Amino acid sequence: MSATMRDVARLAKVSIKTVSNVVNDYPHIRPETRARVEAAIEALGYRPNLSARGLRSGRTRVIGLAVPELRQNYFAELADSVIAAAEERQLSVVVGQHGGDRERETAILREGLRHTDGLLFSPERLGQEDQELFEVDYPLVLLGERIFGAPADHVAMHNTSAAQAAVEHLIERGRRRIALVGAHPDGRLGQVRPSDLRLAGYRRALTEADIPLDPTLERPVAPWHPQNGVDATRELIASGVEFDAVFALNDTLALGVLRALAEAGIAVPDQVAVIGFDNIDDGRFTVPSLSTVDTGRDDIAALAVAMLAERIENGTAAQPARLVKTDFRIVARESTGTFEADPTDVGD
Amino acid sequence: MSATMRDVARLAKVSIKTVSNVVNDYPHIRPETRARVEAAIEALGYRPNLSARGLRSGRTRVIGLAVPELRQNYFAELADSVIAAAEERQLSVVVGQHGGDRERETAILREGLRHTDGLLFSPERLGQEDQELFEVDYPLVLLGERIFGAPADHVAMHNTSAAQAAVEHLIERGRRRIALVGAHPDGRLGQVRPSDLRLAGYRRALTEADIPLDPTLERPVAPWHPQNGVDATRELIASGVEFDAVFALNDTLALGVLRALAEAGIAVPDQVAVIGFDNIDDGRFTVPSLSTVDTGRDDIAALAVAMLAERIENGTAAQPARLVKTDFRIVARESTGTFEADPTDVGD
DNA sequence: GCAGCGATATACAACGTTGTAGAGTCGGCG
DNA sequence: CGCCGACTCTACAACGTTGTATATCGCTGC
Repeated sequence: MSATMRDVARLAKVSIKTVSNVVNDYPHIRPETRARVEAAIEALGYRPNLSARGLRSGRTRVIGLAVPELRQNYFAELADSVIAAAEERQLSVVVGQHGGDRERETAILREGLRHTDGLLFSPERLGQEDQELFEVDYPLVLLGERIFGAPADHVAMHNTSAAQAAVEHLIERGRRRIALVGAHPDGRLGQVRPSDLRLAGYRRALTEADIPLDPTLERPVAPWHPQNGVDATRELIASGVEFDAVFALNDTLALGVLRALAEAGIAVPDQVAVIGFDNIDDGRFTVPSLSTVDTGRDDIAALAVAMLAERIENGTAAQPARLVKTDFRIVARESTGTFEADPTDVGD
Repeated sequence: MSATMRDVARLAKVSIKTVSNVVNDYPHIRPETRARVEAAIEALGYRPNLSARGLRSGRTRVIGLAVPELRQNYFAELADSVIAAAEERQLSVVVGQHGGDRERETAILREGLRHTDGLLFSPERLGQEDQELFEVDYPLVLLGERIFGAPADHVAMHNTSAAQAAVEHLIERGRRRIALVGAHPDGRLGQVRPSDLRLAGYRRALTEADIPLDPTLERPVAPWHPQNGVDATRELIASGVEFDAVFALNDTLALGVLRALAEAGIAVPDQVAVIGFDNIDDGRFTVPSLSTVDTGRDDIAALAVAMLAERIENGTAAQPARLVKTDFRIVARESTGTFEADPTDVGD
């Protein structure tokens, strides 16, 4: 069907290898020969067969990205950044979704994503107790979460201290009865899922401020969908427990929290302040705009792609597993009582 | 490094081809032989090399999806659906972003996405006048937009009638001064970009209701980002022109419209009704929730994957280019004055 | 004048898989 | 009893590319 090097070679009256050399910018080719080959390539519309190249070289130049779901804004934005970072290195990205399903997470880890040289994996249900699943024989970089002992590189965020900073931001604004929306149920001791780490940061902030912990303020939500944020907030309100702030464990949940508070006629931030986590784009446009924690998503993507590319290049065993944590910063917007200084833009 | 069929064959004491037959479920194999091969596969952790298989078969079982940007919710949700639909057919999806950049759109079309058997392409800048670019030699399905004369399958939406229905929805609710946010500038006659088609629907609805067109109500915005929706709405308000409704050409813009109206203290829907287009998930959780048009995104994804798979199977020339348009429906929410009936859920 | 080198080009093999052709065995049927 | 077909398995070639080895030429330096 489409032209091969053989066809090009025939037309240009050179050997197949010479065509290959032209395509790969091998230096020692006479300009005239090169021109003839290039003309033939152009004439035939030749494009290299990447399966053959992949077979020969053992590399496909495709990487995998596995996330829970693209429809969660955070992951869409993460994928956006990953694809952009990969493109700079001439890598393609196959995207897979596991939907936070243990089976599917496990299956993806076991098989890798098909056709790829390595995998960027953002776990949801899998955690510390699944350590051995992460011992795979291909290059793997874990995103967002840390699995202790797993022999894979990690690009993590400062879940705990960033969460702590978010809650401190609320405390600084005089809030004392701070609800948390998004704890994961079925937690076991020593868990390190993002929800557990952020919960730990929440508790640490309160403890250090001498505010007593109140279990009725910690609302479990899974999965982190806005509707579940709505439901949890409605329950919180209905429970009659007093609160003057909500820390939503991610922005997606926070959208639901804002919605439920509005429905109940509770003013934000006057009666209840709200802060989220992740800094998704949409948070700039809610009413009120959403304070949040920026966890360095673009940096995570760029670093992760760089680490993966390096592992692919140098082999999995070249050096021990590395851990990078990106910087975070509080993004103060209207939902915690901070108003924008710049009237020409809603944003951070 | 990793085991090949040769290794498996050696261990199981059979020929390479027999291993291949086992892997591919060839029926005539003695149960005992099959068991021995499967044991060897298990023992060696053998997994087929897809580059080799792709080279041999001429198929990679990977398809490409090219969208403007994943961070636009609509495209993230579309990609989500496409990946899910592809997975049912055991296809992987490479995602590329062109950012609405003409050069990059053109480059993707010319090259296809690397390693793929076919491409799902969602154009933004390219349109009718670029018809010849869509004459490619690989299976191609265009999403959302129709390029007349291009020899490619299309899965389009009823842009014009859906937009007309959205505006009629506003008219039915007594609105007469309906602003439009999101027209694309530099329009030429006969353009069929989504923005042009939706604009046409808007005008048709007004004309049929004997409402005069007013150019000052048609606000250009490009690209369709929420911030640009904010800006356009601020300008609309500042211009002093009277309006009692806004039709945003997509939901992403509508988020910005809602935000700008809230900033200006304009009540939605009491003073100004707002309707969007696309039915992204987030629209259920805005305050007020966003009325919109559901354009059958899941159907688009499923149909497009099916059509592409069929083209890959049967060849590009098997039948002439097909055009499918998905059904649409108005989703009435609070922003046009419709309140939810079901108190347990925010949504449609 | 020739060894040696760089420039240029080629032939061949190999990457791991699967389609084709065919060999061998066995049971059943005429 | 002999043949046919179904079953089971194998050898070989080919998919398109690139690494390695090699051939040829012209030039440089001694």
